Amino acid sequence: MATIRELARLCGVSPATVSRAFNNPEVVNAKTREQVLRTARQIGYLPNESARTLATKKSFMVGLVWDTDHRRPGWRHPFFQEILIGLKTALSGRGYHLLMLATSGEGTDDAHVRAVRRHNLDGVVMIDSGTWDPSLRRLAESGVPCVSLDRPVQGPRTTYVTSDNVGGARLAVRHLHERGRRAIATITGPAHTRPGAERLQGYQDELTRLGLPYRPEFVVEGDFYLSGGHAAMRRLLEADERPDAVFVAGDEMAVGALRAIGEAGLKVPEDIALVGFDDIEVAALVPPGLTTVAQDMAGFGTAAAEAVVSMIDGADAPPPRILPTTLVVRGSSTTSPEL
Amino acid sequence: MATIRELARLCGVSPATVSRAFNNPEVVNAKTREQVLRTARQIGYLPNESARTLATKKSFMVGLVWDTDHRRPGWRHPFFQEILIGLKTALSGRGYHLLMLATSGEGTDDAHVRAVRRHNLDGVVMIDSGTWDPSLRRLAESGVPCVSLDRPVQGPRTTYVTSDNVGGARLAVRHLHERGRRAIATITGPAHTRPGAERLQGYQDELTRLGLPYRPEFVVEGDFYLSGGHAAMRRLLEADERPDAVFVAGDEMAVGALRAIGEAGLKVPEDIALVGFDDIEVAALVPPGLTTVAQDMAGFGTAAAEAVVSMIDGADAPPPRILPTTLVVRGSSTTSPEL
DNA sequence: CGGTTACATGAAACCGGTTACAGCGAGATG
DNA sequence: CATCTCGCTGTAACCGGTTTCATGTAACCG
Repeated sequence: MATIRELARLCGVSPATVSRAFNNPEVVNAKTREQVLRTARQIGYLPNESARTLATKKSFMVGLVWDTDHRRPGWRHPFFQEILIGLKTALSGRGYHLLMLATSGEGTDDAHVRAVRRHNLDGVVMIDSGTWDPSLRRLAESGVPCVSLDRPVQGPRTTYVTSDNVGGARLAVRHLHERGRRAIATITGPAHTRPGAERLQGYQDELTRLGLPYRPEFVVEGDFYLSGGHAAMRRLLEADERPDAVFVAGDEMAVGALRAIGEAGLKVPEDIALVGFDDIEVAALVPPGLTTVAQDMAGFGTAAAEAVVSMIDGADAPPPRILPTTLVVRGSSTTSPEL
Repeated sequence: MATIRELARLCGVSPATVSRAFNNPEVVNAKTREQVLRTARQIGYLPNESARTLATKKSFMVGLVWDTDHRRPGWRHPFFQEILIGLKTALSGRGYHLLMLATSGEGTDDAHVRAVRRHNLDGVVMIDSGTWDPSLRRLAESGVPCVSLDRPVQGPRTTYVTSDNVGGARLAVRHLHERGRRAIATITGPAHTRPGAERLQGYQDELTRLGLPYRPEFVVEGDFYLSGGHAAMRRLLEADERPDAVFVAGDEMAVGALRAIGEAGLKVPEDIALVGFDDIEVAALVPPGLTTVAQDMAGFGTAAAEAVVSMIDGADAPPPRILPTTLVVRGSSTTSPEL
């Protein structure tokens, strides 16, 4: 394994000059520089990152805290995969690697902080599966640049990225209204979750704007899962007045709702129109195609990468990024189902 | 940031003794050891991994080569997420971190080999999205312990993990036969892909074992996507004799097939029974529930972690692991559809 | 022509660990 | 009592880079 001293010897210069030829090319004589780079290529010299990190305290690695505890559902969401890819791609493009940190549960609580210090991580991204345990707080307070996804935390070196849940919900309701629906119900996520609360908020906001009445009996809480959506839809169908449209705050619940409607002998979208949220793979596959609010999943990764890198470069924590959501229209809200 | 020399000074011993107290506890006097560990805890001493890696040439990091080139479909498969989680969990459990390497496309070809050398990676896992480019070959030949997923490569320090595709296909066909189906067709994956070829092989094998004739007109090639499954199913329906069951080599294609059958005014499973492959999320969600062959996705990660760690520990490359597949029975192959 | 300046380079310390080797005291042995 | 072991610890070199500071040289100026 070629070292910098060896390369220096071959070129008849000192290690310092070789180092400069790579990191500070402009301060070294053009001829020398060329020779160093050429020789380096010839002998296949590669700087040792551990040595470099040791000397500079910069590792060009960003940690990913992703609690994949299997007892805690949520991490399975297709969502995460897209975010992960986006994040990795965006970070690579900026010269950073992504180090997946061991999950909590292992050992004591602040394993994250320890990992960051041990490995000289330059920053951290947290994909949040719902809990905000103290170890994450300590991490955010430890001073490393920190970006959280979907969790509104802020600090001198901490910011977050999230989707415009309120706006997305409003899009959905507006769309149903435009299609002539007036009795618009909603199946929400759990009230204590942030997306759940925000999507309900958007539903209410848009109802108000449209001058439609807010009816408590048209709001049923689900759990983001298929079974919860199924149960919630049944409750809606048992009510005195049947809604002619439902905004479902998650696609999986929407599939459950779809099934409940079918079991009741009703048809989507003729009897009841449906709009979901998330645009997961199933949405396109389940007949008649689920109209849904899509999040910019790749955008999450990019935005997170940008934020963390800018803080690493010394900037203050940038303001939170709220990513726009878009409506994807499919068969469940239109009269002519497509393939 | 506390260093080892500082800690040594506080304890009135030499840095060497402190180092030993951590890495070779049995050679240092019990009293001294206790004191060192206690003081370390008090002042929050953490060894610097870069320095340690520099000295020992062991990083306790495993690289993940995962080609997430967006032009190349396949990486989106839910499959990967489960594998990734399994891998990460299994590696953490063994004290290794997972470093996601920048994808190819960036810079010249052997970015991977370079990354491995620069970062002193102890091993590499390759999640393969279909291509086997020369850079991966060079990586495998470079001497680092290497485990490939779903790609049969072997060498002194290289092995692989894959699913029993043949056996899974046989399970599917046998199941259809047990349900009384005799005219069993298949929609295959692309012939040039390994899973595609193996699943077709299994189909043929089991047909032979059951004494059923092999009919070329009952074999149609798909592309692993919904549209390909849809088109393939239509071709099967146009044939002279209609099959009463189809083994579809991928769940997405199966959903396409399901749709084509519906459009033809036929019913699943009454007219045609269907068995898919992969057990992706949709399989459970799409009515009437897709019977399918499940792969042990978490097992992939665990097996890969075991293999790479054993090689890191000095063992020869273990033999390839072929993970068993299991049949998940749902409505598409039974007469009474479940919820 | 002496003195300043800019440029290019080298010597050496340093980052924070590990480890080969040597040394030392205490108890065991001849 | 001299010597040998054994258990424990310290010294110092080393891993492979970076960076401060000093130095030498050539160009520039009055």
